[in-house]
Amino acid sequence: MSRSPLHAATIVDVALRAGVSKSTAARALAGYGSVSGKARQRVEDAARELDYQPNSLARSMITGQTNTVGVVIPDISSHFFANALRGISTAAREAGYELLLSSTDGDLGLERRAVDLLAAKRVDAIIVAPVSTEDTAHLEKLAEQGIAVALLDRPAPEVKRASYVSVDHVGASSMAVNHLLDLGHRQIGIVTEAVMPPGWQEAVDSGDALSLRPSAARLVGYRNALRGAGIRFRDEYVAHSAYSKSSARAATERLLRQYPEITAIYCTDSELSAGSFAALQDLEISCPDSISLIGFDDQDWATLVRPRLTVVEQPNYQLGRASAEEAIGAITDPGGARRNRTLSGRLIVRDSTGRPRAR
Amino acid sequence: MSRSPLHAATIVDVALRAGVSKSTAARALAGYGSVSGKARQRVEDAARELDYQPNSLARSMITGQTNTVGVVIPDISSHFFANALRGISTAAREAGYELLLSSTDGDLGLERRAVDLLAAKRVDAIIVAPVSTEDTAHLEKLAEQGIAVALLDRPAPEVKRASYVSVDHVGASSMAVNHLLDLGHRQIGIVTEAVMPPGWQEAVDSGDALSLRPSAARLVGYRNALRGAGIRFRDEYVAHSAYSKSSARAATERLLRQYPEITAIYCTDSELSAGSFAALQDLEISCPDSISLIGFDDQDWATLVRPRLTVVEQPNYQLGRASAEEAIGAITDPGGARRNRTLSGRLIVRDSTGRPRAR
DNA sequence: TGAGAAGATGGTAACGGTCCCAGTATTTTC
DNA sequence: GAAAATACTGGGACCGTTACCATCTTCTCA
Repeated sequence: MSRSPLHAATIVDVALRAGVSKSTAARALAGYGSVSGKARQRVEDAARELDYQPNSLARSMITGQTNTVGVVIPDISSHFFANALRGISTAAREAGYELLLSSTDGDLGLERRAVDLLAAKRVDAIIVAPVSTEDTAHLEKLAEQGIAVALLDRPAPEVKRASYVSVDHVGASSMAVNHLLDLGHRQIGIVTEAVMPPGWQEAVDSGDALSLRPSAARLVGYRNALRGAGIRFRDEYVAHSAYSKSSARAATERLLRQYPEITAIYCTDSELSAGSFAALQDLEISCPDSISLIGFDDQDWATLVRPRLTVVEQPNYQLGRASAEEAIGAITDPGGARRNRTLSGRLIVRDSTGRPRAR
Repeated sequence: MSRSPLHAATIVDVALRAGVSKSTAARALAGYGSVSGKARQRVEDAARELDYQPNSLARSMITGQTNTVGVVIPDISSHFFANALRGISTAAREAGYELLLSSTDGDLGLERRAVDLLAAKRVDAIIVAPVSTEDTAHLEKLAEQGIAVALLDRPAPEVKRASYVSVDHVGASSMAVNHLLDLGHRQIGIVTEAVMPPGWQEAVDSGDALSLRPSAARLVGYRNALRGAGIRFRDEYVAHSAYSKSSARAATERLLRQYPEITAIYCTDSELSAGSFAALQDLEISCPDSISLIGFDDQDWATLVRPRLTVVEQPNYQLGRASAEEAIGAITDPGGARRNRTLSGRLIVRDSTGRPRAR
């Protein structure tokens, strides 16, 4: 009979029942040191009979390891993060780590709180898709505390000791625009969430594109592709949108009304693609005959709609996996150099892009 | 200067610096007992200067509370669970709890392992969408250990002390089929993932529909609606599909080929709906003129495709919220009775359902 | 002014493991 | 058969908190 139904058996209970000391019981169960076969047997039996389950908290206090990785992302329900999280989860499980998850709704205050809480719980590493690329003091502190940091999708240049895993947004974006250029398009609009500071073009040319957040990097890719084809970048063709379907829809309608010469549109995100696609349907613009449409990030519905949507796919799951690998790698090798891991996008040509309409 | 960069300040360090005892420092920081204003001030200053962060592990060892809820679900990347998880996350954060997440890929062995690990980490409660409705010994054990259990979406009748949060699958399903019946359909096919034992109809009539897993409950709802309209349930109209788009597509094509008299199809899951929708496109069957299609669980793409898809929506986010509320409620009130919380579905009529074609 | 209550404080025992060290039992070696 | 090497075992310190209790100080009021 157990003393109390809520009192879980401890290693002392096991030792007592097996008639050995705490130390011997611990050795037998954890499998270190040396224990006689007879003692091991009795301890194992006792543990089974008492349904002994070691207390991870106590173990972690001693070892200083929790075998837990913290994950801090803005929105779990988004297609991108949900898939990345599956990658993280799989890689973590394979390496024997568990996941402590925080969703921040893109709120910097909540991100700070989440990071503090994870640090208090003594996670071994943190994977974070930071809300801000500049406001990262709370992340820098983590490294000082000996917690490995891996950045997912969004950079944070000030966090020196963190690895950064992302898609080659600039390259993937150029790929999308080059596809349109190859088809013969010259007036190409872009629907983007990015807000750029004045003079960003010069800054980008002299600086490091790696410190750009994804939306900005994709805009740069668009510009680079145009430049490569000898086409002037026109600010007017950049339709700014909030991160929502309805906003993208409105932005697209505005763009097409104001600049009827445009023959193709590039949407820098799957949420925005959905809005733009809806706009074309609303305006009853035939796609790709009148307007070609290309999106970023593949989605289930891309093959269900008509025309099927041409996209540049990004490896969401792999991105998650890679970030977990970096984070866990950094635990075992704390002195390791900061690494940037950049995965590639892939062009998937479907039916929403075609040759530009005749003038 | 700190002794070691990796050695985080403890409460003893703070006490030393503030010139008080460990106990006083603890009282000042945790805000219990009584502490003089002067002492409190000095402790707070010292804590700030040392950037003191309490160690949650040590605290949890004493208090027996981790302020953590474990979440065990089959697939984070699925639309349903991703949205439910957001609800869980929000509700947990509001109540001051954190989330320890495990994805099981629908593997019972992984579920068992995950549950054991969470128990070892001494989570206060677990929210689980179990892989199996019968193989639940590992969940029953949790209750004995004093860990609150809330079941999400999938029942586990043997786990007596757990709350169960789900959609009224039977009712929502009937709603979908009644909509088709109201339009005049009489030959209604169903694409489902459920595999039913022989004689299930009689078993259901005499037994408890709450112990059915969602897919089965939806099939029952389909049968109930037909019965309510005085229409015979026909086994041949039940197209079994694996949980994948391609399988649903094949099942749909088979169904329509074999039983050309069918005028409407009900898909019991969004993944299956996508497959059926693709099948109609492939076969160039005009929808809703030749075949009406209704799906279960709303999705982004439902308004993007043509025709727009009619569905019964289930409140994924709310389901997650409710499960977290139940789990956390059960922590503070361990003696509380088992509760079943059932939310309702909602019919959203769009363009994929219409009157049956003339004979 | 002195007794008693209330306030403030420090010492110490938990919590449940791991890990080191010293001591004892057993085996190996010549 | 004794010395040395090795296997095994138990005691106790430790991780960083909280919780309890005893003590000391200060305040209140007859």
